Amino acid sequence: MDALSVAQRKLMPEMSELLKKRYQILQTIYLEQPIGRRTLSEVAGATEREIRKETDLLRNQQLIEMKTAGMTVTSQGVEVLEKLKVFVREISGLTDMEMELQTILGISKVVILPQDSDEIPAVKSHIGKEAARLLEVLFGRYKKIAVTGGSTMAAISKELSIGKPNRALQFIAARGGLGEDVLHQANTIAAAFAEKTGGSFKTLYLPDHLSVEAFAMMMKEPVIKEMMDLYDQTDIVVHGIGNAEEMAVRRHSSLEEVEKIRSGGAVSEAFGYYFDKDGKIVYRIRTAGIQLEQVQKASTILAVAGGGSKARAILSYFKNAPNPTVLVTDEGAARKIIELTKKLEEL
Amino acid sequence: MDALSVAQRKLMPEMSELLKKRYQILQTIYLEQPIGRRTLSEVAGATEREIRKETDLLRNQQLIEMKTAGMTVTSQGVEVLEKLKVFVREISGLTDMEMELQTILGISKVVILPQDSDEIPAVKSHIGKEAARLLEVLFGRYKKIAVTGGSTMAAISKELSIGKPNRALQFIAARGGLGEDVLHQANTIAAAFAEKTGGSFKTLYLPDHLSVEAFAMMMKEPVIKEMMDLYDQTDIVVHGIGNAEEMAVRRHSSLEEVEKIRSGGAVSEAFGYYFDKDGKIVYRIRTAGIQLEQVQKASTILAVAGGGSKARAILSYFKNAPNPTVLVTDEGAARKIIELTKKLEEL
DNA sequence: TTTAATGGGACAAAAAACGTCCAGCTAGAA
DNA sequence: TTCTAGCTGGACGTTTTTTGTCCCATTAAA
Repeated sequence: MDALSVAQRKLMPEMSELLKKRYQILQTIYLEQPIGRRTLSEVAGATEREIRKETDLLRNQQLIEMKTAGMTVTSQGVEVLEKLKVFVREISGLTDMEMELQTILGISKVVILPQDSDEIPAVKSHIGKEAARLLEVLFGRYKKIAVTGGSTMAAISKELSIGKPNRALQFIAARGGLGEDVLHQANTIAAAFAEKTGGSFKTLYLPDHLSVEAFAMMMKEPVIKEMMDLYDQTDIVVHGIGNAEEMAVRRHSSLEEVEKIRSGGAVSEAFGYYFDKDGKIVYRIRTAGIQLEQVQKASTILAVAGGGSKARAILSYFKNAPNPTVLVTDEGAARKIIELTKKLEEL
Repeated sequence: MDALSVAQRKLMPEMSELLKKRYQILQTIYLEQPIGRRTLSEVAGATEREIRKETDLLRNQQLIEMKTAGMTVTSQGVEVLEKLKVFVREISGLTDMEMELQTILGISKVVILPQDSDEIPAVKSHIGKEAARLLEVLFGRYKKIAVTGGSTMAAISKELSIGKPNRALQFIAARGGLGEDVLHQANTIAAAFAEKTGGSFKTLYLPDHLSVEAFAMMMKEPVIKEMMDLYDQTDIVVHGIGNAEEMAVRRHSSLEEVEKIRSGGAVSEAFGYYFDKDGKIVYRIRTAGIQLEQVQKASTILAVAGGGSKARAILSYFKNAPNPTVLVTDEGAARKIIELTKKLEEL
């Protein structure tokens, strides 16, 4: 940050918070436009009054327009968003925090987005957008992309821009149906990615909790075998990170499974594997899907997870995560991770 | 101004005013330190409450310190003042206004300081400080400086910094006592300049309103003659600009004089000359002192005058002012001058 | 010792911000 | 076409903040 900005912040300390707030509102309008006052207040995590005050101002400044359909960002508004992007990151201390997280997690790249997606739903979209941008760059070089499920992954698919169709891209569902609701299943996500980019997709339909025998049988099926081969050729893996217990509950795991997860001290979950606080594999769901070794062979791994509640899980997963992994997360998670790490060091 | 600042101002329009206000308060404290809340509120033209609110904040930001003797600016505060100086000028539009005034007045350099000295007494000190800085640079090249009287000139003398004494400097009172109070007479000012810079000074003591005979007689006196010769060698002339009627009143001019001044449509006054709205000389006080031709021969002429009330006078004086003149003024005067000029153009 | 200035505390009055409705309108779905 | 969900803008009592204005104990200088 230049000396001018430092002096400015010194003389007007209230400016930082205000700027961040307005920026976030403007950005959210941009992302969700057209959007109304009430909807915006929910998604931006602010009261209706506050939204109203700020949007009135934004309109006076000709950064947004209000029509009967809702509010939209003007070209001037877009420009302001672009010009202030780096600055907002700096006054939030995000750039510094990214460096810190890279050291803590032992990976080469971390991208942190402002705010906490636990508190402000719109932040999830921002994370999705950022991940989408990163992916789009990679699409130039790599064509085989394995994707997992989850709401975060769904957010990415929403933010993929519909440029010129890229028929070479192949999206592979990293797992079969894992008991999650359809919208957030890997299969659905893979289809969504393919639709947005103009690529193709491969799904894996295999029920959970098969008996050992049935599982062995299925693995011999050509359809399934083909997928297993595809996993070997994967260039990019895009996946979320979940809280172990939450995932177990959401997947309606059997009592036996829950017991193993719990007794093993599982903290995090990613592509069907459960990890304890030291990053050791505690349990893995016995179902078809990408294997850890296959993930590790990929050229690029993109992990996406945000919200303070995910901090422990992220920390756990990255104890033994492959080094080329890139993490996209948010301020809430980042702060919590740093806090947890500091506490641990004190002991 | 860079794109970042433009975007920032777009998103936070209230920032500009706030920044200007705080900057001005901080600057005033710096100039008058140590100073108390009440005194500051008078000199800065703000209510006690407002001053209190802002100074509390400035203290929290460690830009000022509050002791029992009053408030003082910390080193951090000084730094902020320096770093933001140019920026404050820009957001006030002063840089643009300077260019505009240069065109309107037909001179090569104008310096405008924020605010209006009519409303805020402290602005006079700021003008004085700026003029003092400009002069100090010139002192390197030029040694013979003629100075007039007036409160503005007094403000300059107060702000001259006491560097290493410069014995070569010679300050010459441009006029004799003109009926003003002693503190603001040219003689006193010349002495003050000399004291601050370590130079010498020459005074001219000659009563006002002499009869024609007595005047002729005095002009033959060696003491007086010496001064007249000095005026011929003057390098720099520093002078204020006054409102014609005000000056006439302050100098207790005779009825006859006042009548001449009034009937002639005099608007401005400078070193004893009265000018009408077109810059024509309407009247000149018959007393010893520098002559207009001598002023015009000087290498540099520094005119200093501020406050909206001086706008007409400044405009009048500069109709025929020598081109190498530099004007130091304030925002109040500058805005009024521009306003008046625009009105004139419309007719 | 006196005096004039200082920062800090206090508090009622005024102003601004806030939460929360409702009315009227419009675009898109049915 | 009608219907409906979602939009903006207006309104208003309540709460919170800001403002104006004192006084007081303290301190540095005269």
